[in-house]
Amino acid sequence: MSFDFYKRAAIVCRAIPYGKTATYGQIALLCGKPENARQVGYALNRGRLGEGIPAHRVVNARGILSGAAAFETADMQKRLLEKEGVMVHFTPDGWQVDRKKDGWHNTMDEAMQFQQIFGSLGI
DNA sequence: GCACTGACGCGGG
DNA sequence: TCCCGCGCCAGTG
Repeated sequence: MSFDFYKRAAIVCRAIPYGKTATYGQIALLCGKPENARQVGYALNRGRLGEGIPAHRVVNARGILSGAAAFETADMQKRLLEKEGVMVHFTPDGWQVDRKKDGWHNTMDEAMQFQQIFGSLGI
């Protein structure tokens, strides 16, 4: 049984503001399952969240673009972010964004609104 | 049912 | 601060 977790994750991902980045753990947390960060990555990789998901705005806790395969080309994620005005720089570990500056910092209000949305949708 | 895997995260040294 | 090891949990074979 797949879980409302993916439905929730889809909603949260679509709510990531233009020009901002979120982490897997952050999304999992907003979904009410802090321990499920890995499932977020899995879901995005397999296109489990459906169409219209800004997957390029999701990075790991260190701000590294996981670089992976769900994009047409290897530098696709980087290009999409730069197009949104996000600064992406190269490190030995890969392309990285400045989470201090371009990270999506959630307010307590946002977190509660998500809970309310989930509740009203019964998921 | 068992074991392995992975777009991950955190705490300790 | 950087690194390493361990923990997590749904999917998959």
